[in-house]
Amino acid sequence: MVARKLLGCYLAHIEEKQTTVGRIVETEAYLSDDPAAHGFVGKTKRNAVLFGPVGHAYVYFIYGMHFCFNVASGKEGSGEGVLVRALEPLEGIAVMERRRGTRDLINLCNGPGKLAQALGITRALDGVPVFDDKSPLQIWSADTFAAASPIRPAQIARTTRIGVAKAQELELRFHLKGNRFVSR
DNA sequence: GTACTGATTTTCT
DNA sequence: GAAAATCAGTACC
Repeated sequence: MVARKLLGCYLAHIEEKQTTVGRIVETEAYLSDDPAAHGFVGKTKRNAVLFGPVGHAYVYFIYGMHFCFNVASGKEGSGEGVLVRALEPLEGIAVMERRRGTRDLINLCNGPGKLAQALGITRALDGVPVFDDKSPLQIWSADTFAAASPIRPAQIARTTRIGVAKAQELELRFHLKGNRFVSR
């Protein structure tokens, strides 16, 4: 499951002068047969990226003020994605503090809208390949850093999703157990 | 500490 | 025209 694999990976937004990096500590999966998934209703202009190849960023605007960041996780044409809900800030923290308007480390990235704001993610980054080292937005595999911060299956907790109107009691949310940086 | 409400705009019906 | 995968602020224990 891609949602689980992404836990512990590193998300980086690379810009000219300010690069921001965080570790992914919380994700949610949205599968093709799930009414809550954006891809469920079929391909539209907004969610076209979800129907593309794996590893492309899907960024969308919600509630008039927030962005959410996803990664296409299914095969081409499947419309599946993984929502990244929370990060642990690692680099460019001063930049994040400025963008978020707070100095509280825990409040920088502990929510979908917050992490997008902290990393400066907007629709301009919609559709970029995150596994391409020339991309402005990248995800680095946790395996590369495994020695430094091992993540064992036991550390991964599974719960129901959060804030989804078309609620289904499916346990498709994953986060690192006991990590202070998850949204709750 | 928890609970409720308003903000604000893109997207689809 | 209504809904939406949210957040921050206010009110009240």
